[in-house]
Amino acid sequence: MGINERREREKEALRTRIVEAARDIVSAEGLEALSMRALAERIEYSPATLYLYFKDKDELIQEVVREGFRRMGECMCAESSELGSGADATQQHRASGRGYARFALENTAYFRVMFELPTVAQMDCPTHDEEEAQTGQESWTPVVEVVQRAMDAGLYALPDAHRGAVISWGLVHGLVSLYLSGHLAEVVMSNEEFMKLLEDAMDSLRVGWTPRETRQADLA
Amino acid sequence: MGINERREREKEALRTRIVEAARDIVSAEGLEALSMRALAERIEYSPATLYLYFKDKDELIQEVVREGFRRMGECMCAESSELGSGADATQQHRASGRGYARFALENTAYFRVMFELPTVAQMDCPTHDEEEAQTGQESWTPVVEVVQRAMDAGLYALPDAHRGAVISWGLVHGLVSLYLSGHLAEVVMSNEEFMKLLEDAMDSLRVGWTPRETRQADLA
DNA sequence: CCGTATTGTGAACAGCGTTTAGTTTTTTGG
DNA sequence: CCAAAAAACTAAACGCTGTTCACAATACGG
Repeated sequence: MGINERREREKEALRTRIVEAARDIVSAEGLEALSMRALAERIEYSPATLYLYFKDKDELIQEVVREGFRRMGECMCAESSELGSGADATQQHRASGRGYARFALENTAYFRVMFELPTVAQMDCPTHDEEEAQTGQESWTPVVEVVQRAMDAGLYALPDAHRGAVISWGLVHGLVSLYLSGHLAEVVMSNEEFMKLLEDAMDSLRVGWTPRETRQADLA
Repeated sequence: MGINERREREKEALRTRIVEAARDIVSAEGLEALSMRALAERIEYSPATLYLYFKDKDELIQEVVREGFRRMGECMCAESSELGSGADATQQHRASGRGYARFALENTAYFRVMFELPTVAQMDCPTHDEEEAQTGQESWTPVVEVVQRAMDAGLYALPDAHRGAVISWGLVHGLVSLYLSGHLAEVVMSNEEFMKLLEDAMDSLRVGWTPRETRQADLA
C-alpha cells in the first residue's frame, strides 16, 4: 500500500508547512500577529482547514515551540563546537550560556513564545512524553555533563551536577528574559554589553559554594 | 475651588477602583480572562466608560503592572524585616530573593503579567519617568546596598554592587520564571523544594568571582 | 462506474478591543 | 431656581478574533 503512505506523507508535509508558516509569522511580526486567518491566507488554504491538522491554535503554537527548543539546542551546540577541542569545562559552560543567549537575541519573538505560555498543559499529553522528553534531554544532558566535568575539576562546588545545571539555566534564562523585556535598559544598552554581563554572571558561579555546614559560620 | 478637587478625587477613586478590579480578575483567573467587557461588568459600568479613564487596554494593564511592582517591593521588604536586626548582608540578600520568590509563588498570574509584556513601550512616556522610576528605584537601591555591604564584608567578589545586584536579580528571576512555567517540573515538584533550590542558588554566588585578570589562568 | 472516505470550504456564532453618536447627569452662571 | 454648558456615561456598531458545522469537491477501493 504505497499509496496510503504517500497520502500520509503529503498530509504530514502540509502539517509541517503550516508550522513553518506559523513560525515565520511569529519570528517576523510577533505572536500577536499570528491569527488563524492570517496563517491560512499565507498557506493559501481556508481557515477551517487548519483545524483538520490541529485541534487548536494552542496545539499549533505548541508545535512551533517544540521546534524552537530544537533550534535552540542546535544553537547551543554550535556555540560549543566553535571552541577548539582543547577547551575545558568552564569554557564549554560559558559557551552553552552564550549559545542560549545568542538564540534568544536573534529570535526575540520566538524566544518569548517558548517561555511565556505555561508548559503544564503538555504534561498530560502522553504523545509528548516520548519525543518531547527526548528533545528536552538532548539539549539538557550535555549541560549537566559539562557541569559535572567542571565540578570534577574543582571549578564549581555545587551539591550535584543536576542542581548546578538548573542554577546555571536559571541564571542565564533570567538575565536574558530581563534584558529582552527591557528591564535592564538602564544597566546594559547593547547586545555586546549584555553578553559581557552574561559572561561575568556565569563566572560568578565558579567555586561559589561550600556545602551547608559552613553556612552557620556566617552568623559569627 | 474645593469642589473641583473633590471631583478630581472622585475621578481618581474610580480609576483606582478599575485598576483594582482588573488586578483581581488577573489574580483570580489570569490575564486571558481580563476583557474590557468583563471588567466593565464587574465594576458595573459600560465598557465604553473604561476609555474615559484609560486610553487603551494596554495602559490599564500597565497600571496593574505598576501596582504589582510596588507590592513585590513590599513583599521583599517584609521578608527582610522578619530577620532580626543583627542579620548580616548575606542573610538580607537571601531574604530579598525569598521575598521575590514568595511574591511570585503567591501571585502567579500577577507575576507573569508583570514580566511578559515588553517594558519598552513605557520608555517614551514622560509621565512615568518620575513616578515609575521612583517606584523602581525604591525597590532596587536596597538590593544594591545589600550587595554593596556584602562585598565590603568580602562575601561577594563582584566587579561592582550594581552588576552584582543585576546578576542576583537575573538568577532569582530566572529560576522563578522557569519554575512557574513548569520547566523545572522534573527537578523540583513543590514550593518548599523550590525555595531550597533558590537558597542554594543564591549561595552559589558567594565569593564566586575574582576579577578578569585571573580568567586567563583557566587556559593553563 | 459507483459509493464511500477523505479533504477542503463558506458562512455563521460568540466574543474581543475600540469608536462614535447620542443620552443622562451634574455643575455653573445669571 | 432655571436654563445653558459641561461632564459622565452608554447603546450600538465596526472589524477583528478562534472555532464549528453543514456542505462541496476530490480521490479511493470494489
